[in-house]
Amino acid sequence: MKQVRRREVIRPGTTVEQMVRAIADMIVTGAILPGEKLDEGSLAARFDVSRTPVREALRELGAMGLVAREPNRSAVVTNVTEAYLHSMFEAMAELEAICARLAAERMTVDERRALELDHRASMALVHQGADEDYSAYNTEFHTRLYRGAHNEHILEMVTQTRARLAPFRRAQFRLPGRLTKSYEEHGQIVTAIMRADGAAAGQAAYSHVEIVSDASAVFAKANEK
Amino acid sequence: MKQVRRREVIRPGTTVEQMVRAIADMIVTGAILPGEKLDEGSLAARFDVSRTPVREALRELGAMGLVAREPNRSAVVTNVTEAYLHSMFEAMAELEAICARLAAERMTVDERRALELDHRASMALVHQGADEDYSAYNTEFHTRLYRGAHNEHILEMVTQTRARLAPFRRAQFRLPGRLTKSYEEHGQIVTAIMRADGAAAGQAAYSHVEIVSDASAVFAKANEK
DNA sequence: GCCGATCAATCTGCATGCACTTTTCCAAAT
DNA sequence: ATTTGGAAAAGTGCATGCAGATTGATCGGC
Repeated sequence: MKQVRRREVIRPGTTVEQMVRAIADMIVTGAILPGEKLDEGSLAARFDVSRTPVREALRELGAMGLVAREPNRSAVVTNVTEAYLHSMFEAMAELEAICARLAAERMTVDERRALELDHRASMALVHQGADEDYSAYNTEFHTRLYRGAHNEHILEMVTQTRARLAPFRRAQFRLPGRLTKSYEEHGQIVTAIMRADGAAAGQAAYSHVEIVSDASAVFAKANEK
Repeated sequence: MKQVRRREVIRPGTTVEQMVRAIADMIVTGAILPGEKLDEGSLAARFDVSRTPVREALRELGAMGLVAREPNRSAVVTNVTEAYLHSMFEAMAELEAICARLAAERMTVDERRALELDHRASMALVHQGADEDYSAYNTEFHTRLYRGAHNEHILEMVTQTRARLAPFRRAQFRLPGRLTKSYEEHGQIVTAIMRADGAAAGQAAYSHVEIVSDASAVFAKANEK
């Protein structure tokens, strides 16, 4: 083929970046399941590029921990062991606790206000039982916490860990009563943050994640081969 | 050129892996300084490979945070801002605290014994003022802590953070009195761990890193352009 | 019928080359 | 002397092709 510029739209970023986003998205949303193979040729064909950028994208996804790569084998969507999954949830709880604690100490007035307002607004979603919407709100809530800690490196770590956990807790809000519990737990975190009580915020955040962890264990099992 | 197998030794791993290790090592040990450009062609020539594996290695180093990459620009050894450096040190302190706390709660008897023995042995290095040797021991000491937490994901995060900080605290033990202080701080951590006192171990570890952070600030400045 | 060997098909690892972008450098203008 | 225009040089992004590894299928031996 004659090396034609053929990318349809001029979306931001290089080819590789776009592919990383696209593939990561498929993994995180569950369009590709843990254990599934990602062969370079098919992906290249699918995205209408050569294997070179595909390989670089896969390497990056490997570094992110979303796919596992071994020499001369196809990349495989990461299917972690139960032990490793547990270690990620524990790490997540610890990181959330740190973020909540730091957020309680450091958030600006505006950040606190926004957090509280959003939290109040989310009550409506709980009453409607709007799984999807609450899930989206939930992501935003936690992101606010992470940003509120005002520590860029911790933000990166927690973001990465969260991405790697995503495939394993997709359906968490489907569990009966989970929505209400989540809302209440958020409430405790918010209250502690408004009082600038770092210790309490940390503890509330820790147990919030711990509970999510338990709820997810079910789905982790389901994903195993 | 005729695609000859030309790698000297059959060292473990693929070409890319070897290059990642080699380049990471140069960065971490200071053979290449923050801010320095890494152009693909020169590296390819240096390692006697084509640009393809070099590019993949650089992408991986980018994911590790050791080099910064922007489209159409050469990769550059990461030269973090003071704010980001600070966030990494803070994150490091938090992670160390977590590891120390978990280690105090979870280390096996053997692990505790080994930790204490090594710590005792390190006193000799302090008395001799053996900078280099103590530095090596220090790395081992902290690695023991990280492993002792028995959490694989946290181990990964702390290892990565440590690697990224390495270029900025290379010379820390050259500061007068730092050796002795470090030894004493290690002592507090060890004592707390032997008593299985997680809270105390965490606090001791936190302030240990905090102090290292202050000591390093000097060198961080020196590395700026 | 089941197991192991062999070969074809498939896929990954890397080299090479072209297109496009950034950088450098030199000359003309101010 | 300093700035500015612009072309040459250098460098990155990606496509393509070959060599070697892996996988799967077929066939002969037990």
